[in-house]
Amino acid sequence: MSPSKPAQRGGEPTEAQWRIINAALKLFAEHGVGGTSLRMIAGELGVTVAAVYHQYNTRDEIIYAAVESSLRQLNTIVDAAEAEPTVARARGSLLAGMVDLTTGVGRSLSAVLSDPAVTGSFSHHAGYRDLLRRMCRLLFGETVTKAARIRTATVIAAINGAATHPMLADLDDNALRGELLYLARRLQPTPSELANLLADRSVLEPPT
Amino acid sequence: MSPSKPAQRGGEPTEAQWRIINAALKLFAEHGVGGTSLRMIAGELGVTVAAVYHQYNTRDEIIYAAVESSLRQLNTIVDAAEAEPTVARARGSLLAGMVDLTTGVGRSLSAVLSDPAVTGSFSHHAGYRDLLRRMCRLLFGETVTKAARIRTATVIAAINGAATHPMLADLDDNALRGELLYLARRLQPTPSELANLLADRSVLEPPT
DNA sequence: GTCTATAGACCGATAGAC
DNA sequence: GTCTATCGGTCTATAGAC
Repeated sequence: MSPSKPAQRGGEPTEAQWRIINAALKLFAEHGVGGTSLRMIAGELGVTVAAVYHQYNTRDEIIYAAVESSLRQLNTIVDAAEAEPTVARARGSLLAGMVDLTTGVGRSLSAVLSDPAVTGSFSHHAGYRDLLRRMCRLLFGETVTKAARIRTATVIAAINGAATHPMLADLDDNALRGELLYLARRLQPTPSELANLLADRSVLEPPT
Repeated sequence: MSPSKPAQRGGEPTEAQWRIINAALKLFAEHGVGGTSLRMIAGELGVTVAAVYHQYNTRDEIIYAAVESSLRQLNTIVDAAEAEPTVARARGSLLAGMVDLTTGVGRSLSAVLSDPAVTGSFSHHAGYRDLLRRMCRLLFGETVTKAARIRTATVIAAINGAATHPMLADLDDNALRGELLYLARRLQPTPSELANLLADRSVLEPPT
């Protein structure tokens, strides 16, 4: 059971592994996961492919580590939001954290989590599903209804997708941050909608 | 200058080409553009790689044709919206068309247009830029300001990203359609915001 | 921890028979 | 329009020297 390489699933990456993960995330954002080879990752770091294989046994392990690294960042944001004293502050904290994560250096985070090569295998990943559920609860109340799930996915997609959209490539991060945060808040439910969300009725129906 | 293959840039694809494009779009959505080989496309169609090369000279030509096919569908939606008699109807028509395009059979459309391997090279594509500008004008007024561009990108990202999000994979299209359309409308500006959008001030500032 | 060298499969692409 | 056969290159992955 003891692995021949320093890598462990769920464990924190070593410094050498962290460098590989960062190079991989950058290239994933630029060429997609499927369009990124180990040769490219090694080249980005100025080493050979064999040196990369000394840290991870397979290509899939690198992808997995890169995704887990991104999820860890997201987890930190969710943890902080859940620690807020009020619901309103928790929502604001989560949205602000998500916007910061996608507009800052972690811009590559959005790309890897929405890559078809990743979404398929990670849709059943326990940690990922748990993270989504917690985000859904923070944004739209304790009961995770279908309508709340659609809202959560829409908020995530809006923030992530807008930050990486080529039409906005020329904008500076600060301008983007403010508008995105405002728009994300705008997708939060009004009090009258909330009743329908909790009952999992369409938001188009009148509130009870 | 006359090509040895029936393919022409900007021209309508033949039936054989259309089959290749559809198979490619399906696989792009599943494995990403970079993760899809000609062998996979040929296999999807039950033919050999050489048969595919009889329709397109290079792999890039197939990608280009697939993207152009997606843009043509989007163009049809925008044309129909622009033909509406009032601004309100035009906006509704565009949003409904976009939602239908991403939730129906064209679900794969979203994936290819947001693939890193595509966004890079198509961000300077004249037809694509023109399409985005027209969508921006339809949704947020004649003058294309920075704030309006952010809004447009956010609406596009929200619709496309939500439709393909793994968290919503179990939902039927009809339920998704209604909620997405409602949420997309929700991102449209209020009258007081509109003044700021046109002046390209932050929406957070009070209207003049 | 990094290298060279190598294996075997797959890649994009071409030539030419039917 | 589809096939087989083939090219050179790149892919993931391993073995072993330093």
